[in-house]
Amino acid sequence: MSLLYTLTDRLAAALGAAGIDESLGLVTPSADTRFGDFQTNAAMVAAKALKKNPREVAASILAHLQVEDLCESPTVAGAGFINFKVHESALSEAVNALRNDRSLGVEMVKKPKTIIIDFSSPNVAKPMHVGHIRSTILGDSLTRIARHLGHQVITDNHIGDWGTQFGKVIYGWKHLLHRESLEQAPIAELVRLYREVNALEENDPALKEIVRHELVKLQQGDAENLEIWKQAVVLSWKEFERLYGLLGIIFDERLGESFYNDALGPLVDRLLAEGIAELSKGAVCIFFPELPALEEKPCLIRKSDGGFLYATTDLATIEYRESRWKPDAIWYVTGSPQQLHFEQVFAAARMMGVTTDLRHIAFGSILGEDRKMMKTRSGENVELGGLLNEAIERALAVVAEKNPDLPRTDQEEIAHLIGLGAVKYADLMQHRLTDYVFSWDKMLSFQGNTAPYLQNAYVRIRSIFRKAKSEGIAEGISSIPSESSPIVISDPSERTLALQILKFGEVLHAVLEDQRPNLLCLYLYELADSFHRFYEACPILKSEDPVRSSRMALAGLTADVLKTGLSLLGIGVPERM
RNA sequence: GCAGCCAUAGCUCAAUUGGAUAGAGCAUCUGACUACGGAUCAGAAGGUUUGAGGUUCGACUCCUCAUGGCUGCACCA
Repeated sequence: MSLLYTLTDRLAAALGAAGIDESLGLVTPSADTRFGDFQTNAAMVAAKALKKNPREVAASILAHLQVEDLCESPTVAGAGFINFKVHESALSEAVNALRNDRSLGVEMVKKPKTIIIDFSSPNVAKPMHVGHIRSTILGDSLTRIARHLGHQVITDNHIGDWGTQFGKVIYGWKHLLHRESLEQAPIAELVRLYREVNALEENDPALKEIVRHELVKLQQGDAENLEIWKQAVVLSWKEFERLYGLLGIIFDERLGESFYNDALGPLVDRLLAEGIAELSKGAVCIFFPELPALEEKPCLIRKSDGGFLYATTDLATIEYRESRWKPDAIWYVTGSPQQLHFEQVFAAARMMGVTTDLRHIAFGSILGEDRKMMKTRSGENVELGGLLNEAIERALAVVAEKNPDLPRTDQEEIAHLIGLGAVKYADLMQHRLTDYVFSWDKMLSFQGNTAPYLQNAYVRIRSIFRKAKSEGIAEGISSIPSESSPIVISDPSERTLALQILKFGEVLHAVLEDQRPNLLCLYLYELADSFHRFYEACPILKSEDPVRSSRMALAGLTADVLKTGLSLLGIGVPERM
């Protein structure tokens, strides 16, 4: 059990003995380390409920608090904070325990859930652009973290493979296709077809009708059009897979919109028959008279021309997932602008009897330099593939400059880890709900609070161990026996680092609680920062045993946490850089 | 018009049930370069948390109003 949990337990016991609600007893790391290592505001929270003086409540808690084996005598400060300063021996013991703990202090959830995470979802025949970054990277990171904590996660890429854009694509394919371009860069060619037909339509109303007819033929199962559609999907997937491969992302399922096609008609008919949906102005709608917020916002599931909508597919998808996986939760990782849509779909699903925890994990928009949303049609979108290639190229230039002696293949491998890590981290480090201004410089920066900074901390530690090995000092962290060479905390920077390492066990749960990987980014940055300070202040290899073994073990633990934490963000670490 | 989200340092962003003196990065300035790897570290400077009220022992955080911005609001996805 971690130091924090132990303190929490002790506090709960003291609260109970003092006749106070034990659930108020939250212990947190100190906001300001001058006051101690941990603190609790329980006295102030309790005082409010009991209408008593906070300091008096604190005193009565202290009277029952038994922590002398762990800390110096707790003190009351300010309005009623109780501060804990951990004994060096207790801190050493806690951090030593992690050396034999492969989980690094992370406890699994007690009740694992089955969670379906729906993310990325690009559209066929359109390139993935920076707008897809957040969903893709955020969804992947949440998947990794949820699995790490013991949940069962099913990832599903619900791609847009059945949109109205296919009328244009099919017409273009039949009349304007360049075979060679299609083979070289299929999505670019499909986009060209789409755009060209779009332009032609502008000046030719008759063409518009022909194009619409191509779409109708596709929907009715015309063999030729169906074949063109299939090829467009296959070709698009090939490009998507290349990007997912680069990003290290694997989907369990890739059930696009087209998969649910046959279910839409029967679903609407059934909802009508059950009285959940009704006809209104020629369209089929679900109304929510009991929800004031949605009173005037019906969910449309069939157009007056008989066509189906976004919400129809989403409802069919929920039904399918319910019957196949019986999930505890379904998470939709999509942008904030879709908030109303999901409110409607979730409300409709509840009317259909679905009790699963449906959650829209919204995120802010990526803005252009003008602080306005990057628009799909502007054509100014930065394509994801290009961004990733640029990141890798820039990283390669730096790697080649710093490590001219490394073989080219090694340089390239390292550049991949650094470049892709930088892009992922730049996105994940931000609070997911805030809009952010896209900036090449920021995405591709390798200095400051960036993935390369974290990777560099890891690389330095690995370098120390390589050197130790070559000098015959130690083979690796596992070769330092924890029994005979315990970690001993003496320098303040060691203390800070040890406390930071011990936080790892809690941070992942906090991340998943609010679906906010930026908290993990923040944690890892502070860990790397603590390590760098320690590294400057405390010579490792130049010191003598037992200090040397202690510091090596502390550094080794830091490396383990960095590597594990970064992997949960989908970011890899090189051994040198 | 209605609804949702947002407003924090020059810029980009943090801030753990409402907690102590609001923190980082970038940019600027000053130091550490015969280095356990400088993609680093030490330090300086930078703030009335958009504004006005309210609740509270305590507010960036909760409530009300105002201002400014973004997004959505019946047959696109």
